[in-house]
Amino acid sequence: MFEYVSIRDIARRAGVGVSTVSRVLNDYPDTSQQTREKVLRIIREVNYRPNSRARQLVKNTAETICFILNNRDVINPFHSRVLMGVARYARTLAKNVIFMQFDYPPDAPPNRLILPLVIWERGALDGLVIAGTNYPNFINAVKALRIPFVVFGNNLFGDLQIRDLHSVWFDNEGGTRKSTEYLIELGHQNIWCLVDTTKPWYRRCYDGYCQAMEQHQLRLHKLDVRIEDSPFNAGVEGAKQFLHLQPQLSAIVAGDDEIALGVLSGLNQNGVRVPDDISLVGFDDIEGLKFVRPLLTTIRVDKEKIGEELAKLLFELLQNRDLPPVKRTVSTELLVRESSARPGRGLGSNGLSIEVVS
Amino acid sequence: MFEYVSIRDIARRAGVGVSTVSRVLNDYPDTSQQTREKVLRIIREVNYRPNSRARQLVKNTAETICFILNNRDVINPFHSRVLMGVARYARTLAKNVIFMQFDYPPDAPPNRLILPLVIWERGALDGLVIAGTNYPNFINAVKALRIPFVVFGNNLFGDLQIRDLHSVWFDNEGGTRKSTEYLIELGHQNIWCLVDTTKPWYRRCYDGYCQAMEQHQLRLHKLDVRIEDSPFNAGVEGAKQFLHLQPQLSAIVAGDDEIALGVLSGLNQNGVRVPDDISLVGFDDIEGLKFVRPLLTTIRVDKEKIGEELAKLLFELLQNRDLPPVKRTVSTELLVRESSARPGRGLGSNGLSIEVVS
DNA sequence: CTGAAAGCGCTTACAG
DNA sequence: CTGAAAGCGCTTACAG
Repeated sequence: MFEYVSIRDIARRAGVGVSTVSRVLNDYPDTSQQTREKVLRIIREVNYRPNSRARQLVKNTAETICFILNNRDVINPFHSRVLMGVARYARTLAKNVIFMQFDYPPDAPPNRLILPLVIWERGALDGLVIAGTNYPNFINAVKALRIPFVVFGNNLFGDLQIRDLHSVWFDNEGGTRKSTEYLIELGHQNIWCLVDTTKPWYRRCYDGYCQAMEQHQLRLHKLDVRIEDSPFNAGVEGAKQFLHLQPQLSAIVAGDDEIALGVLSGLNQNGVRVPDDISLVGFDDIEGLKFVRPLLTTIRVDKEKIGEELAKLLFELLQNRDLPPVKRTVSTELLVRESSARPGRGLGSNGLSIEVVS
Repeated sequence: MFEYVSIRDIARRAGVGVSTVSRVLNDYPDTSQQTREKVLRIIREVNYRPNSRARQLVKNTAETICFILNNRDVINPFHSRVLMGVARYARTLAKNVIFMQFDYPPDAPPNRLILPLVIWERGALDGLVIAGTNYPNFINAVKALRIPFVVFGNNLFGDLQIRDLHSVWFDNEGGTRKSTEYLIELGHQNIWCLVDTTKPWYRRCYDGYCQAMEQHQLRLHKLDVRIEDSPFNAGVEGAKQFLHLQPQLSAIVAGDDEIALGVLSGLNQNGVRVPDDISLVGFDDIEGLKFVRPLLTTIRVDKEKIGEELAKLLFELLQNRDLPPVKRTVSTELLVRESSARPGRGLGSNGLSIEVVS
């Protein structure tokens, strides 16, 4: 009773040709009002739903892109929102988004990398949004497949020729420069930067920090740690080291919010108050900040915007395969909250009165 | 130079029929070793990649399911992990997962609901994992489409006939019973439950709480709030009310972790210490807990497991469309951390010495 | 073991 | 404005 109804059935019932039905379905202008209405009525009557797969086969398009999250076992809040941005933009174009998680060894040669079937086969995908943490071998393997792709740039390792890529970035360097400058304007001078310079993204952070410091002829202070699993724990450890640097040290720029929260936790545990004793700024504006007091001053990154820009760029590329490589950057915004203040406030509690000359 | 190679090209080059190539591609046993090798060699030579869309059209399968996140503007950490679970399970079966976000009004009749195209059309999907917050109208609209689906049960509104549905749940009731019993065993008697009973999931929480309390013949205490946007803020507000109930009140069972963190923050702001003055337990074991001290005692929910069970059930259903409706429940686990302790500890700080008789 | 043919459900020139 | 035919790239009986 509930059989599959095809375009042929509609044509038969309406007493017209299959092509006429197709024309009606696709809103072509060259059909008489009368046949048009008859066909539409039948379509509604039998609740006909066209088969998109057949359409896609003929038109040689998948109407689908893939969001691939590489080398992350969980989609973190940051990437979650990037995905939402991609999905939202795709939706405005009535395109689908396949979500896929994938792990690969950074050192496997591109031609040995076994890519997910959905990418390797033809027909399933029009293009690819490459997110997560990435290495050149994967990018090159995808390139060899000749499938259009865009990449989320910030978590890219290795010296890829960025000018050969379509990529979207957020401004890690500019953002950290902004937050560092803000601290300097508050009157801080002894500002430390806590990062892991083996990671390009933290390196860009550090660069931004350096730019601000150098411009004000302040001395650079870097605490360079190795972050593997938990940026938070790295922050806690870092805090211990900062303890010895007090009270000269008056402000800390952390590579991201999670590190900053670790620092905050570590400082609190040792009786150091933020922002009274030390000012602290993070980066990203992650969701979890709302759970912690003082509210962290940070650099806001519009993650959904990044997703939207990734999708937008990919669809532009699908429209025009010869689009020259572009690198787009999403700007950032300083969010002043509670973890930063003018320096010296806390020293008063030690019985010292300090004049701050700024 | 890099033209599209089809199965026909392979056949021509190998000097065999198209069906033979197909048989080789699909690893059918009935091909001679010799032709087999010849075909495989050519396939490798020209780097042939079959077109999955054509295969799907013939075999009438999409090899794809859809994870639809309803009525949530962001994929929160909980649902993120459910999605990961779905994706991981699908991957073991070489199936794709389309991610889609969708909003709909709870009160639109099912036949007026405009479903996403990918669901409404044929061919794009084999089945649907329905996640997010849901109402009967959507479920019924999907039902009318005759597309196999499974639903994440916990955030379902309205009195759907659960026994007509394929659903996966986590044990909200049992979990809260467990955490309440744990508090009782610690010696707490005046235990409050903070929930929003207009939401079925919090109601189940409250039921679990009641079961534990009644079994020990303790008096029920409910703080019933309306939670719209921010469970955290609801927790902060709730904390203010709890202040008046001290010191009789000695423990709080919150509807979920985010509420609990709000309570914690609210109590802290008012100088009430957790767990010294009040013990506090949450539910979910969300990611963000790690940022907050004391570490919250909570009920762990294996979110990826939920995702896996959803996918597993859906694929079972695709194998056997007559599978009778089942409701599967993922169990929970009590995670004792730092926010809970024996009652009365804190009273000592008021100069009182209390003997706890348990 | 193998190939020619039909067919999956559409779209698109083409001819009328 | 409309329909018959060819074709998208596969798989699958069917016949040999």
